[in-house]
Amino acid sequence: MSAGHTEVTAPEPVVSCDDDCGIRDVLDRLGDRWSVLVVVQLAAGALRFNALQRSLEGVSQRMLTLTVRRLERDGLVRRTVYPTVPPQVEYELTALGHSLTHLVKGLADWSLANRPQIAAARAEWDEEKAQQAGMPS
Amino acid sequence: MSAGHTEVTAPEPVVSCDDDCGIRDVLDRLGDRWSVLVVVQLAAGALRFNALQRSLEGVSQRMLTLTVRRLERDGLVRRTVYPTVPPQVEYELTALGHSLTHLVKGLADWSLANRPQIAAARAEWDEEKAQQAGMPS
DNA sequence: CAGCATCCGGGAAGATACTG
DNA sequence: CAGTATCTTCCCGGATGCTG
Repeated sequence: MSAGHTEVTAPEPVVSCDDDCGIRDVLDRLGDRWSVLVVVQLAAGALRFNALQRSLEGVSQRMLTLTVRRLERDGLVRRTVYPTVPPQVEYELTALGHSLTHLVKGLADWSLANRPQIAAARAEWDEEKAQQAGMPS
Repeated sequence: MSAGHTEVTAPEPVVSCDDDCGIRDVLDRLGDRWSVLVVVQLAAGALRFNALQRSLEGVSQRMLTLTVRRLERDGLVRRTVYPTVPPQVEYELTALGHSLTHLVKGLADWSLANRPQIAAARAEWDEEKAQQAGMPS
């Protein structure tokens, strides 16, 4: 907990508010590696923990748990435990979660549509930088 | 790429592809703390470096530089240098950057509209967890 | 099968000082 | 004014081992 924090300043409110407001909450969730992918996967239907993990193939158990917990906490995902002999837990999107799917879809469409442009921009940028680095004189 | 992986199971291609594909690129940019805020600020019009920094109020010089460089590399932001006596650099959104603004707007609207629901879900979740922790017997 | 606890490494973000 | 360089700190994400 960093006991040695000399927290003197109570700085300014950071950006106007119509800039972030509640966006940060969403962005933070969108920003981490797995949340979006989980939402996308779940958009197709409910999945059990292992099935979910397998469908992502690359996520660790820990990360999946954390991700899914956060989504549950935010009311985007419902977690249902069936008290069977081998424990069985199902995850599914809530209505809120589904509504977010549309936005993610929009994001996907955009990035898909503009990927070439971004790639081109990057290539150009890298080239310029390479030139400037190669012959500075 | 994990050379020491005892990869027994020729895994699957990681999510279908229409899940991430190019989304990761966008998400990575959207995920970091400042990119979105910079885009939003620039959506209102071109700004010089210091003006931009001031409008964000909380970003360090370093972070702003890095953020803006990445956005420039991706072709979302155009950087114009005026060779005046006191160096003057203007940042403005490109057409590509402007098109992203719409999505960000959608995100903002969504998070604004659903903030109460998220807050409620969190409160409920926290409450349940508190109970379970308080009287486990 | 589902999930938690713990340890660890790497990259991102911040603060500061210096340059053109 | 705009930007780089350097150092430090922090948190995300991964790996492992244990429980119910």
